Amino acid sequence: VAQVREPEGIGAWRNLLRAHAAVVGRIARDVEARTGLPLTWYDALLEVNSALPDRKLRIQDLSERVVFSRSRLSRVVDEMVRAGLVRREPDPSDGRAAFAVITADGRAALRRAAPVYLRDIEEHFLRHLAPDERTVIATALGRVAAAEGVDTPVR
Amino acid sequence: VAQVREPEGIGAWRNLLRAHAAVVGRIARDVEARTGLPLTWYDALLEVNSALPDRKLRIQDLSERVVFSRSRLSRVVDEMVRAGLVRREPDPSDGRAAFAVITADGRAALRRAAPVYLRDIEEHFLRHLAPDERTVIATALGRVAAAEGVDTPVR
DNA sequence: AAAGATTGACATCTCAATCTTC
DNA sequence: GAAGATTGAGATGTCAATCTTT
Repeated sequence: VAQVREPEGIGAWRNLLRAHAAVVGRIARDVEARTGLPLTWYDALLEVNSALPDRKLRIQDLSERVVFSRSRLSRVVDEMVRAGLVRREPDPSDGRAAFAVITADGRAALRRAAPVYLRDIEEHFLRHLAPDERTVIATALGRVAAAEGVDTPVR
Repeated sequence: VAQVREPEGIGAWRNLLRAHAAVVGRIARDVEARTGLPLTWYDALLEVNSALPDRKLRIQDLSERVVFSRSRLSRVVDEMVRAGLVRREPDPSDGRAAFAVITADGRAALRRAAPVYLRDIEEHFLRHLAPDERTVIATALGRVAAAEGVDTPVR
């Protein structure tokens, strides 16, 4: 039908989808199998943990940094609370808002999982990329993510 | 925890996830709203349509080209059969295998949807990329997808 | 009435089990 | 018994409605 119209650009799009499909599921399964942490938990924990100064983040802010929807985040936070990795904490300055705060157990879990995750990223993704390719991918896809962020209207 | 260990490579990984999350859902919703074709259907139809010589593909082969699991594909083919976009056809040379064959309606649906999809890709993705960035992303992520294909063992 | 967060209802997707044919 | 395909059961994800506070 129309595969021939923009071969080069479409290849970039197509291989973004293919690489994502090939790598993400595999890494997620491996990290969870070896550490007990689903990748969604890891992702959220990492953001909460790196929030300064006191390693807590409003759910709202967290949902902008994480790759799934706010309603999903609500449930993921529930699960992590049940597992003892974070606490919920009310925002004294705004009764509507809530913080997620990482616990000592949460930090320990993150410390255990980080090397596994980093090794998987290296082994299943970075290994195939030359240094300059890593740079291009980081900056170019970062630009895309910034421009097409969750709240950009469809126009 | 360990965010500082490999800043450049991790940025490539992180922004792959972020760009994917920011763009794919949006394009999928837009294409479906404007054409009635879910992106999964489009993807599968496109592969079946470009299979030579007679625009049919074994389910097995199709599942290797498409970005979701074989069991999901089984259901997607069901849905498309019900919608009249493909037919199932037994493989005369192997009683276990089945082909998906595109119908005239299927080709028409693809023709209608293609310009919408291509425009969305251009507008929400390619627009942010310089020509040389497109090339690097296409070749580098293509290499990743090929190397980490669905059947590569976890080792 | 708008913003932050959660919940109910549903869609999408995968794993493991199953059925059939090789 | 292994390969191709489908199915059952359940995990994961989203949208729209709701509740509370602003």
